[in-house]
Amino acid sequence: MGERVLPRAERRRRTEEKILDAARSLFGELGYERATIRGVARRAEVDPALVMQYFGSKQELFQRSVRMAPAPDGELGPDEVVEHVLGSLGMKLELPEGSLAMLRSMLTHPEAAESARQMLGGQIGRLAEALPGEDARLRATLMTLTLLGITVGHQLLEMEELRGVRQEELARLLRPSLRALTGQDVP
Amino acid sequence: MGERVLPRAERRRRTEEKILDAARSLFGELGYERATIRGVARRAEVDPALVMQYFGSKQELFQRSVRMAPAPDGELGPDEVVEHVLGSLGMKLELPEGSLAMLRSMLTHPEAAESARQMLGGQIGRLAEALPGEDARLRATLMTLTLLGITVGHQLLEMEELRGVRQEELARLLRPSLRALTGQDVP
DNA sequence: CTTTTCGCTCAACGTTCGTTGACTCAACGA
DNA sequence: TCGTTGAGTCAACGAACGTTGAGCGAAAAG
Repeated sequence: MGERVLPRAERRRRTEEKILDAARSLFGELGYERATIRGVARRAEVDPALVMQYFGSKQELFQRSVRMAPAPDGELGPDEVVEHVLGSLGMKLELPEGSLAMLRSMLTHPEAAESARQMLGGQIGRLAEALPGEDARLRATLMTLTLLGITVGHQLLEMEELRGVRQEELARLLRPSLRALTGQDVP
Repeated sequence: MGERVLPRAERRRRTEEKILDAARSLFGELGYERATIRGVARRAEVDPALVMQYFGSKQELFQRSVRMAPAPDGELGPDEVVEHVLGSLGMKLELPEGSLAMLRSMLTHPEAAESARQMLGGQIGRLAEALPGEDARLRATLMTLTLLGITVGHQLLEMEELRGVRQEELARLLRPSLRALTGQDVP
């Protein structure tokens, strides 16, 4: 029947990706502690020992599941940066599964917390460059954490108040609020 | 020496409180999964079996550790509500240990997530009553999640950008941003 | 065809955890 | 004073976990 025979290299690649997909989704649903190697293996339709053989340890599997390409950055003005941030961190429904796994675990798994700090720090740094004023970095932090809070409430806590709310609606309500954090006062 | 003899009732009360304190701090540091009954018992200088005898299960111990008196609410105007929210959720360094334990676990422990939704829902409801307009509840949600994000970054992720920043400084930067979410437009 | 490689499975080990039941001993009530 | 209560301890259970090593069978190499 439909079972094709694959060369070894290709077969290995597919199995590894199948495990990584299962790991990303399970870590994203349950967090680092509750997600088990056995559970990942079951979801990937594979033996638990194979997961160990491929990734060495649960810790390394998690790291591989979470690693992502860093966002490309370009020079922006203080106004464009608001639009950029509105379209970037989390608001979009297409938040990659790897990020979800990292966010889910960041409060209870020290290594995930470090990854989160790095990712947020990157975002903050890029934002701060585009903002004027003395406390640009502090304001960039507050903007980033604002988006983090909404992402947490929406994607992880699944608050009913945000269920089915369109992205543009959120952007419309949030835009004045974020502009107020840019520091280019118009009082 | 300093070891006084206590009546049974009083002794029980003190031991129970000692265990609860240990549980709150350990749940707050590690989250539900990583914090163990044995660890709580060690911190409370007590036998693990005693913790079970007092609270029945780890789950019930967590619930008791997290339960808090709901914040008192009063009628507020749309302006006062901003000041109220600035002084309430998390910004203050005195965030009670029970809340910390709940927030730490909310992304990975389903029951903690439910408690968090309830607490945030309460805050949102109180806020929404004070806000004008059609989408008052949605804007109240965004205000609440903004504060949640900053609390998470500050108290749980311990982002260095917020280390040692004074509460009034945060309030000053955040005030215009939160006002922009009240909905009383002045464009 | 023979030998080697390697993807994969199976069965098990050791540890840690939540939880339990039997026990000890000092405080209490009659 | 004597029997009862109840706070606290001790040792152990069963389950689940991460992890390991031996082995099977098919693909690759010769």
